[in-house]
Amino acid sequence: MRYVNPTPDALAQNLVACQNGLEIYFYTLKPIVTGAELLVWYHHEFAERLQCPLPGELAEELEHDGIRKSTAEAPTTPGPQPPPGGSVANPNLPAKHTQNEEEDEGDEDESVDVEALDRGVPPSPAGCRRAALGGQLAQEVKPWPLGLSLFPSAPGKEGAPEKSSPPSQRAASPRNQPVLDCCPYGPTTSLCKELQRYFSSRYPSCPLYLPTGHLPQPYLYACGTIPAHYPRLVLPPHAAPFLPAPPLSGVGEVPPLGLPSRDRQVSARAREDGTSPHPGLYAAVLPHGKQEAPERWKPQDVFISLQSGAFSVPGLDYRPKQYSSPAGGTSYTSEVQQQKPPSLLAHPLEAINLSTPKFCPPAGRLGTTPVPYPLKKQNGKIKYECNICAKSFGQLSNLKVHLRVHSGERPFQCHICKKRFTQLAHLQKHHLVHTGEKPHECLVCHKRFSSTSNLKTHLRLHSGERPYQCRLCRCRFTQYVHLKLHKRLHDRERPHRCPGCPKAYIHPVSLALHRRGYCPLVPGAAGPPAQLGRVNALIDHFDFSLDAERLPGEGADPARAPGLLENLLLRELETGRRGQLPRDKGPCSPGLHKQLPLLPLPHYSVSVKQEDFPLQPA
DNA sequence: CTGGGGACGGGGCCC
DNA sequence: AGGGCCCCGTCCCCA
Repeated sequence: MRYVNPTPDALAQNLVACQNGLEIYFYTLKPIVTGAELLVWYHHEFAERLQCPLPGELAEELEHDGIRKSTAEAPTTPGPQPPPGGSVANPNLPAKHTQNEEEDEGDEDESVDVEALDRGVPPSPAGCRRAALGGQLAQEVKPWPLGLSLFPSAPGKEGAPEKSSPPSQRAASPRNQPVLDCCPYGPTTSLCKELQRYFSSRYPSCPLYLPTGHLPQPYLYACGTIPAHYPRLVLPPHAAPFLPAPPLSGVGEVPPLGLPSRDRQVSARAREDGTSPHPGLYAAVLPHGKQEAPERWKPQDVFISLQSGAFSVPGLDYRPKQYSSPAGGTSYTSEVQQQKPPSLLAHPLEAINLSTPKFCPPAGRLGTTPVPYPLKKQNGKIKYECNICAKSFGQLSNLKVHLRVHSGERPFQCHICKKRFTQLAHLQKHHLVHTGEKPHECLVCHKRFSSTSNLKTHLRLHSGERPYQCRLCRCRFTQYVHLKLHKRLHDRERPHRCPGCPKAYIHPVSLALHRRGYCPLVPGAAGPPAQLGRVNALIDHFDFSLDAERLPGEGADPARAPGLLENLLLRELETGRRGQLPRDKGPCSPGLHKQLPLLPLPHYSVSVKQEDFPLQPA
């Protein structure tokens, strides 16, 4: 705080601060270019705690007026200029809220720390959004989650807030009425008009600034519920069931970091119409895998000060990184570089709210900051769970690395081919491509490989291990991809397709079996999904069996299906007891497989992996 | 179509 | 917390 000056000037403001317990959080309102001074706007409550009333009084006034009431008489006195040295102390103003009050407020909500939002919500969700929100302002606010009004509003705060200036000083100047064409709630909503009135009265000489579309979402989530650097990422299942922000308009908006606006719109649609398969979870629009989202961003577009585990901005402050060559063990100044944006904050983690667990009670509430990552206890060990995909990790650092999968952040770039990687180790491995180095040697044939993984695959050729087995024809493969390709053959050979699901069969009687209550996508299927899967696997076996071959073709009587299935199940049980395979036929003959010379190798624990069956010994 | 290899991503674990 | 190493899985390419 000592290094961040407050500002009453809404134009200059680029940060919002809010306090939650002992934590102070900063939210960026707009892109902050390198070298720009951080100027913070204090939420009214926080400002009062600091005894420094600032433009956050807007919220107070609007709230006090029930938001419906016209605020033409809004005060015109801006907050005091920050005293030199960054101190904001004002001994003339008493603090209004106590910590106990805040805790009480937090207790009023069972599932989400609304209080955190109340404290931290800036004057606008910061976006050029036009939501289809009409009617009275109270109704306009309603769509916001769990009583999350646009402005800070906590239960029990109905008491009249202090007016910083007498009404006589609050006359608005119509001449200076700004044009609010970028109001997040639509330029014609009453809330928008309130904003216009307020800003014109407070700052008649300043054009109206409403934070533009940068990073709008964090304001809409409880502090810490969703890390601020995941502006469009979704609520975890454990979080409040409120809806995220309405979608941004296409005009003048800055898409969230690394996330294509197209996807966000999809996400927004899913949020709006509730079509997401997971309430509160919109994983379908997350930037997974090969989406090279960060490339869409340029340094001048936006700057987020992060060190790790979150978005970073490509092209900023590339610094050569020293690390040891994985093969030679010598240290060299790599041609690969890791990007690390220069930090504008003393502690960037404060800004991205990846706070340490010590401030995040596992309960997720207690009237304090909810955890940005849920903590679970499994077998007495703390697990850190990903808010996005619910994967859990034993170490927080693992989770942070994992979060890059969702954020699209690839901090490690190869200087030669410009490819980016999520982990340094991946980059190091990749570097072998350019050097041609193959540090891993097969002790049998002395062939060399760049990765242990590939060496291990290769060793299967010598050991004879074929862990991937087709469950239909029992063909085995050394690589899973080969099994997958092989399975296509079976698909092509099965002309009798179920209209209700993707299953297809060689014989019509098999399809008839499947259709008699075992299609998992048909309502009224005979059993839970697991059981259906088992039965359908048996039908697959049957389809490839000689029994199916002997049955009549198109004229197969579906009425025989239940009996056939019973026989099939019985036979399966018998063969299972005998440890024998069913009498299958298949397109592949084991004799066709090339027999490699089997050389003595260290003991292998060989397993056979089948798609639907548990692992079996080879 | 099968088989083999190259490259890469993700995650666990240790330091 | 971050780096390093290792392993597994997957995709792609090519013979």
